Amino acid sequence: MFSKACEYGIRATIYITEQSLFSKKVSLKDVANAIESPEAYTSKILQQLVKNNIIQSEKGPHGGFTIPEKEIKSLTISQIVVAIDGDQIFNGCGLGLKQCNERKPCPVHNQFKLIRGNLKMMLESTTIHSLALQLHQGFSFLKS
Amino acid sequence: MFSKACEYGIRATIYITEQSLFSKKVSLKDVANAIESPEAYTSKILQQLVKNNIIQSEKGPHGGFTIPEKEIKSLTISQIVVAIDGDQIFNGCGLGLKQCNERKPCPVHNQFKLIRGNLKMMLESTTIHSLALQLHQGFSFLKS
DNA sequence: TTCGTAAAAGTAATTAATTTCTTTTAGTGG
DNA sequence: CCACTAAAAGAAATTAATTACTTTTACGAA
Repeated sequence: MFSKACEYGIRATIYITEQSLFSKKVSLKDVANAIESPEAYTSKILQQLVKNNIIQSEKGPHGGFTIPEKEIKSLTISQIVVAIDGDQIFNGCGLGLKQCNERKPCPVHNQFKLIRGNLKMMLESTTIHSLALQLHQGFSFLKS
Repeated sequence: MFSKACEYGIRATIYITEQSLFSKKVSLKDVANAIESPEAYTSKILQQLVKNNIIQSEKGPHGGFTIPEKEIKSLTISQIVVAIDGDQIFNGCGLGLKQCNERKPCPVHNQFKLIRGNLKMMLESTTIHSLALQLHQGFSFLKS
């Protein structure tokens, strides 16, 4: 469904948000540990999220990652997915046709339109904040 | 969503089914042409489908691919997806956790369960036959 | 101020998986 | 036996994932 980078990105953001709830800054190492991901690769992904203004970073001793106060309640899964994987998942053709639309649809165009609509709605309405709360209460997990 | 191999596999099967409606056998070249796919790669994919008894093949002059008469009405997208991509799309965790279930769910477990349920239902209830009919009537297309 | 250290940012290289291309093999009908 | 067509195997190319290494920035102690 998503690329591995995107999966890591979502998990990382949920973790950072959970810690940001208590104004805790987290280091790259913390993140990689919490979500069981390769550290250097995770670094790349977090950089992308910083560039897209989804998370904040500070260098130097006691540096680390946080979620901007302003966004912490409104950030959705969708924003992360678009930042990392682009909008292919929402707009791309289910059978891989370059061009696929109402006027020249692939055989499953309408069926996929429905499914993708559901997916989009879910990703846009689910906030990272709500997921972080559940995580904090021990109702869900970020690593196996 | 699906691998490229799977996309080609679905498109190829729709095309073969359309031709099978009129008892026409199609060659590898025909298929690759009709769906605009690399010929050799398509060959490998069709081989997989043959091994999974989804399509039939015959070698030699006038050889080619057909859909077994018995299955032509009942074959669904789901069968092709499972044969090529496996059931990861139905059962895998949306955030890539090795282990993700009711007892130890990832943060989006329930949300994805719904979406995947919808997807599964769609893929299992949509027959290739119905798609082939629409294609034949010119309502949809297999290449851009 | 200056220097050392801790942290993220940036760059390049490696590995692994997927997709594509090439060649050979094998079965079938004329 | 010959020509045609799919099967099989392997090599090459592309893309995705991961790792290793260097640079930049910021803080704190001397």
